[in-house]
Amino acid sequence: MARIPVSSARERILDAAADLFDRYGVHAVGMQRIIDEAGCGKNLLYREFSSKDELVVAYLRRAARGWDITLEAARATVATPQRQLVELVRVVGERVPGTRGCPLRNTYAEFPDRDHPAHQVALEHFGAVREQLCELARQTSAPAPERLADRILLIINGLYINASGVGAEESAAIAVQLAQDVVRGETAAKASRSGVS
Amino acid sequence: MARIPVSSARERILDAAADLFDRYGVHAVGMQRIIDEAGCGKNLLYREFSSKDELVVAYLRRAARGWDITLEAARATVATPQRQLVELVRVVGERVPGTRGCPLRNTYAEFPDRDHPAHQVALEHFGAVREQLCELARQTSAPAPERLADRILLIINGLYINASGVGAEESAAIAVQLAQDVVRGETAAKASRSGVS
DNA sequence: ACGCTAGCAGACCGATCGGTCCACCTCTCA
DNA sequence: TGAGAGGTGGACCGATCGGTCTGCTAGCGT
Repeated sequence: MARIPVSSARERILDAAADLFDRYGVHAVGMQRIIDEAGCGKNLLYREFSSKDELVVAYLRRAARGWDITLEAARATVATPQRQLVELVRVVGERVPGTRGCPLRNTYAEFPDRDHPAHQVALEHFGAVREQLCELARQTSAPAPERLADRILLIINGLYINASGVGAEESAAIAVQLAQDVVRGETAAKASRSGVS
Repeated sequence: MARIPVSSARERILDAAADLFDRYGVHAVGMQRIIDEAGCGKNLLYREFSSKDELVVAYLRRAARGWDITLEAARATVATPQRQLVELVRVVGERVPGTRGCPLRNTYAEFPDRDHPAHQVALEHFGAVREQLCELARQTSAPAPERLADRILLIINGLYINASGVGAEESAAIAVQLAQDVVRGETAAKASRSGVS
């Protein structure tokens, strides 16, 4: 068998694990299955990741990094912060069909224990996303940027759940439309009846 | 030990299981723990529920029934279908703090296998909810009732995820506000720029 | 050409899983 | 009061879990 550079081993294992976790869930996938899929020995896997928990954390961190990249791409693709918020929803809706939704949110649901590292990584990510959305919203003319950010977050979260069932494409379209309306409504000069706070 | 009427045994076990499933997730809870919590023998449990899967399904069906009751209550509490849609969001937001979110949605995330009965029950419920919301939306003056229903569903789903982390109360307020705005916007005479369909 | 090392394969471990079965106890009713 | 139904507690089963350890093979550098 061809000698593969050591540095790639970690990524190869992580690829296999991510694919299986995404498809079947973390609990449902045993380490042996990951090993089989990655085509490596147990030794190598446990040298790179000292436990399953550590592997799961690495999986989640990579997913979180993926989100950050998505955000950066949205910022680069579209000019105004208003459109960037909508673009984020659009990209999520574009990617979610055919998947089980968001790895972080799914794994979070699988590990309710507050002390579990996977739970903590997910929570940390959710906080970061909210902060990113707030930052974007503050760059708009919205009088209540945090409310705008929370509304977009609500839409994104809803989209992730909605799309994991049937009708992913329709859900995506609905979410993007709603995001457009929300951004337009929130950045309109007049304060909405719902109040500024 | 006092003889407890047999008919209540099933409910007692289901109560214990639901409490544990809600708090720790289905995978994380073993049958022995449910038995300990319910204070019954293994025999009785396996007579009422022939397998863990069956117990999980019963747990989900009861949660789905709970939703139906909530819907009925919202219909009884508030007069117009517009306010009923908002009321639904309000009640969900009111109940979700301190919980891990929606049992059906969480368990759905835990059982991605399409063939698993728990997965099917959850999917069935999601479809029913969407249909209920559509029916409510059709009773409003909204020119695109299905879009209204999908938007409310998006908000409810987003709320369930949002609130399972930190800041449940704030998320609830955000969701209710957004639901109000959405209902108002969708039932306004003029068609939104987003188009009717 | 040969030793060294990295990595695959798999035996093995204790713990725990869902599920079955049996012994004993307790309450009911004749 | 004694037989029997119903239920608890726990031993027990095979399978599988995460994780460790030991060969053995294949490729490299000298």
